[in-house]
Amino acid sequence: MESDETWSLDLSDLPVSRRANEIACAVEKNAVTVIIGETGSGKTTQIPQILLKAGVIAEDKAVCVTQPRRVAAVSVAKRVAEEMRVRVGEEVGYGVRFEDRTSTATRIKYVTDGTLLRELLEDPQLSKYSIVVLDEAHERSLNTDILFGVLKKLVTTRAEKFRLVITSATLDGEKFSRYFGSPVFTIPGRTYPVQIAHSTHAPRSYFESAIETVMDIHLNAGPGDVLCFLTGRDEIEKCCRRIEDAVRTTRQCMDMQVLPLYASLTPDMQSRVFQPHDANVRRVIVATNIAETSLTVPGIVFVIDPGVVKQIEYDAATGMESLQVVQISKVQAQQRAGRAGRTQAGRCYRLYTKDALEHDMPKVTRPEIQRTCLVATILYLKTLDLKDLDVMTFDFLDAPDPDLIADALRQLYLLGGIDDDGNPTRVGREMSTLPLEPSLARAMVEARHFGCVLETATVAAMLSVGQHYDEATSLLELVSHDDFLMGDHIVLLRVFQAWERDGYRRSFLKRFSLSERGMEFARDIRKQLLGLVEVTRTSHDQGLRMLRRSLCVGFATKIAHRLPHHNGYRTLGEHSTLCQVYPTMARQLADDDGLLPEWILFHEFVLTSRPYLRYVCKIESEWISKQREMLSKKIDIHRLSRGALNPSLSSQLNTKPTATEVDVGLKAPGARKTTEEDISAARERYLARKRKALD
DNA sequence: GAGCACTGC
Repeated sequence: MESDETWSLDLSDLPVSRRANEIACAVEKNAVTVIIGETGSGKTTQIPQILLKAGVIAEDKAVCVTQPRRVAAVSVAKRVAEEMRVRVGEEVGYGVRFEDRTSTATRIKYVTDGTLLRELLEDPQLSKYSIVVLDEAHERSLNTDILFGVLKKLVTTRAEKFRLVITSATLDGEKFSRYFGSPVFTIPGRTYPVQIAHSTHAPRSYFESAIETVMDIHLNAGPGDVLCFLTGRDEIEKCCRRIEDAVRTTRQCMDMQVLPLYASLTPDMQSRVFQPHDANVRRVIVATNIAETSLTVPGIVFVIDPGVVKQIEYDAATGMESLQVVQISKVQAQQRAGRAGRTQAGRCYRLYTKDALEHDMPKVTRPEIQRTCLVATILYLKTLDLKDLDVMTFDFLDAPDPDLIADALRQLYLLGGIDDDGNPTRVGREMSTLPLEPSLARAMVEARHFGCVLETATVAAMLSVGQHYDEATSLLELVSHDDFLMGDHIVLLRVFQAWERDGYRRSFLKRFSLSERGMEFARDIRKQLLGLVEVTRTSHDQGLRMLRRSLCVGFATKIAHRLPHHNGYRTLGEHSTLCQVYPTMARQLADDDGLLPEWILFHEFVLTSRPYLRYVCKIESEWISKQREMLSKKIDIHRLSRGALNPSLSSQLNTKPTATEVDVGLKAPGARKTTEEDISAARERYLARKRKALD
């Protein structure tokens, strides 16, 4: 369900409402119910109301509905409150980061899936809720996938009645049904017909083919706006220019307005898509995947789908991330085509053959949990204290590659988040309470000891945000020469501090061409962090040594050493990799001889045209002797995979020193080791599933 | 001297 649904329908006549009784009975009777509701079925807004009216929710409890995105959680809550004629925050409310609009009267609560994960840490029984609805399950976000496993377990263990409802937009309910052992309801949607045309042969270039298709529609088809999917910013900007040129050189055609749409575009530019326009001008929106789920562009009649998308991949061996252009799945193709039928009948031009769709494209997108670094996920599962947890054999809907889990365990151990027996340490528990990625969370924990919480919180907040400044920013006015030499972390700190001194004014951001969205987000995160971590003392940190030493602890697994005679680097660790500092960042770091620091830590390691380190900070070799020693030692992954079997043992072990303080080879008595067989069995199951998925 | 999709606590 989209937040910006434009049509108005008779609510009592929504497809889902017609089966209200059946749905309520099924949820009452079954621990888990899967509901497949296509676009326009009304599932997101109606199911909670149906359950409330039917009395399936215990009187003193609520139903919690998760959404993958904030805006959706907020706007759906507002809409349901309107339908029920109550104010938001009363019977209907929402909870997202930085904002909780609920009260004791709240019976229907919309949250982001991340918020529910947080609530689980505080209250593992979710005692406030009778029912949890995991909405948009087909998107398979990392957070939803974690919730699948955790809530599936809770359904069988909670003493009080607890029901789980999974709603998905794809027709592939069988998979969910098999996993949860639940019945499936399929509810038709309400959209306008979309006529689909496939290419008769594979185009040589999807980019050129997209431009040709836009022009073909413009010259030959009737009125209606066009939505064309492409993979990224550069490609989109280039495409927009090419289309504009083509229109300019074509005589006798109607006017056209070409608009790019992607996430890193300023909000001003993004909003142009939603502004009314002259009906005599054809609008062409060239967009990334943002237009597939997050934003609904109004008035689209024609969709052009080149069949590709840019996707993140993580290589556990080297710790390197890459964004790769890959084929979309059949489900995505269906979703894209659906964008043409939102307000009237439409047409979708697929720039690939019907044969390619049927035989080459995967049925569903590979879930994020199989493509990303899992340190945060594994730490989360460990700190939940699930009974008999072995992360290698945890009941995921689609298990990640064991190498991915092993990598996460190794990193978590090196950071001191888990001990020799795989139990979460006190440090690990502290880390998991912070809304930060693990390396930054670890640095924050360390900052307390070094007395540099304020500075570390600022850097962590800035690094949590993608955009800060651009080429037009005159950093030299904000950052001293000496600070520049220490790297991006310090530059980000100084930029934030300059804004803070200025009283957080918008004019300051404009003057220095700083990203409003990014900086204000960083300010919110920083405030949140300072509310969670006590500021122990404020030191006069000469050369910001304490800050950088805290970072060394958090980024123990992300250190690089410069090669002797030039500015190339080599990452530390078992699979040491040659790489370079991202050019814009290196420019600031080089000393008078043009040489970069001998030792640096890095925030990101990404493969683009080459392996690049992004956001780097100069460090001293004597600060990382322990980290280097740890990195070179052999770690027993089998032992880390399985934690203590009972909570009392677990809490006893939590007082043990962290990994950075103990010898790696040391064996603690008592814990059962996960054997080599367990791991190979897990691997076998994973490979079998993968084979099956490919069939 | 390069060029990063999208979310979120």
